[in-house]
Amino acid sequence: MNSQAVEDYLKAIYKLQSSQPKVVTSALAEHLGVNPASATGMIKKLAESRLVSHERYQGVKLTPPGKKIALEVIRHHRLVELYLAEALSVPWDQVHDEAEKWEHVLSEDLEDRIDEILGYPTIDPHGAPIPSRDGNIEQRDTNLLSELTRGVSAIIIEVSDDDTDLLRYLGKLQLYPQTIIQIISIAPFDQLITVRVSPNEDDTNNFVIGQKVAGSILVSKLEKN
Amino acid sequence: MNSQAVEDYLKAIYKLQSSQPKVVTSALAEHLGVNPASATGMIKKLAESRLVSHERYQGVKLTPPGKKIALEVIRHHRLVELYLAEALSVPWDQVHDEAEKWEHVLSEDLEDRIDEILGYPTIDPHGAPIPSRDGNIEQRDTNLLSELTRGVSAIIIEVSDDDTDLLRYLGKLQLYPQTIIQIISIAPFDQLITVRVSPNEDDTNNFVIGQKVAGSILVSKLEKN
DNA sequence: ATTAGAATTTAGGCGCGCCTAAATTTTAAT
DNA sequence: ATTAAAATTTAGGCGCGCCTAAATTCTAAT
Repeated sequence: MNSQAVEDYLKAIYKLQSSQPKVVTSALAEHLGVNPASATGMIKKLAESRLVSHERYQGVKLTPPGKKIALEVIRHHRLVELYLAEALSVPWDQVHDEAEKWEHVLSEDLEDRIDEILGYPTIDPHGAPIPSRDGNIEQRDTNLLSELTRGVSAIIIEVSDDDTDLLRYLGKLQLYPQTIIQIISIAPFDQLITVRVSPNEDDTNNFVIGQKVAGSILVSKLEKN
Repeated sequence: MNSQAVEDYLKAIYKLQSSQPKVVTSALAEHLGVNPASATGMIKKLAESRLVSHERYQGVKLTPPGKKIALEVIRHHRLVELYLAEALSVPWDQVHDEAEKWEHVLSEDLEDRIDEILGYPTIDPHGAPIPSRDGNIEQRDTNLLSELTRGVSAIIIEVSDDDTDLLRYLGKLQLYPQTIIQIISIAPFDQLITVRVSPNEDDTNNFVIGQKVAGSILVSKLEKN
C-alpha cells in the first residue's frame, strides 16, 4: 500500500505537470509545504519504485503507473468532495480540506458505492473533471478568465479548489461553474476586469475582479449569436 | 493533535478496561497486534502525557483526560459505523473495518452533521452504545449469552463487532441486537447451547451455538410473564 | 569564458512507532 | 524460601518522512 505521503506527492506532481512539462523540485516542495531537500528525498524514492522518471537536477515526470495512482487519488478526492457537498451539505469552500483527509482512507468498495449514489458524476463541486475508474480524465478546451478580451461571453468551467477564502469570495459573487459571464471592460492598469454575471434570468450583476481572482477561474468561450 | 497510534491505544485500553480493572501490557499488545515491547514504549509515552497512569510491571489505567479522548474516538467509530450501514448500505460485517480508518479523519463539524442526519442515535449497528459528545456512555445491565441457564428468555443487546466471519454467521442466524431468544437446552459437554430465535412472529428457529459464539453476545434477561 | 546566484542534492540528525534480543521483575509452584 | 516460568521493561536498531547545513550543479549575466 502506498503511504499517504507518496499519494500526496504523486497528486501534486500531476497537478503541477499540467502547467510545466517537467516538475521542478522547488515547485513541488513549495506546493506540498515541505523543504526542497525533503522533496528530493521523496523523489529518489518514487524514482526507485518507477512511479516517476527523474534525471538529477532536471525535475520529475510521472511514469504511466505513477500517473495511474495519481488519478486514482484525484478520483477519490473529487468524488468525496462532491459527496460531502451533496449528501452532507458541507459548504463548497470547506469540502477540499475535508476531502484531503478522506481521500486516503476510501476503500474501493465505498468508492463504488458513493459513485453509484451520486449517479456516476463527471465533475466535482468546483467543476473539475472526475477521472473514471480506469484512469481517464476529460480534456477540455478552456481559458483563464484573465486571458479573455473585452466583450467576450463565456461559461465558467472550473475554479481552483484549495483556497477557502477565495472560494467564499467567489460564492458571494455567484461565480460558480456553469455560470455565464461577460467581460464588460478591462482597465488599462492593474488588469482589473469588469464582469457581468448572470446566474439566472432575473439576476444580473457587474463586478470588478483582479488578477488573483481572474487567474483562478477557467472558462470556455461562447460563440456570439 | 493525537496520532492515530495514540488514539488506537487509548481506545484499546478503554475496551480492555471493561473486563480488567488494570490493563496488562501483554493484553494490550495482543489486542493491537504489536509486540509487548512496543506497547511498553507507547505506555511510557501515554503516561508522560498523563493520558494513562502506570506503575512499572503493574499495567495501565486511563486517566480522566485519557478516557475522554478514548470516548471521543469510540463515538467517532460508532457514528461512522452507523452512517456507513444506514446511508451507504455497507453490510454490517464490514462496517467495523471501514470505520477503523474513518474514525481518525472525522472532523467535529462532520461528526455533528452525521449525528444530525442519523437523528442523534444512541446505539450502533452492533448494539453498542454511542457516547455523547461530552463523553457520557450508557451503562447497561447485561449478561453474556453463555452465562444464561436453561429456560431463560432474553433480548440481544450487543454483539462484538470486530470479527467479520463471526458477524456474517450471526447474521445468517438472525442474531441481531433487539432479537428475542430463549435458551432451550444446554448440553452437558462442550457447553453447546440450543437457542430459540424469534426475529418476528412468523419465524422461529432453533440453533445450536458454541461457547465462542455465545461468549460474543451480550443479552438482557426478560422477566417471565 | 568566467562567475555569482539560484536550484538541487547530499550528509547528518530527529521523532515516531515498530521490531528482536537481553535483562529485570513478578508470579506461582514446590 | 527458593526457583522456574511468565510478564515486563530496557537496549539497540530500522524505516519513514521531515528538518538544517553544506556541497554540488546549473543558469544567466558579464
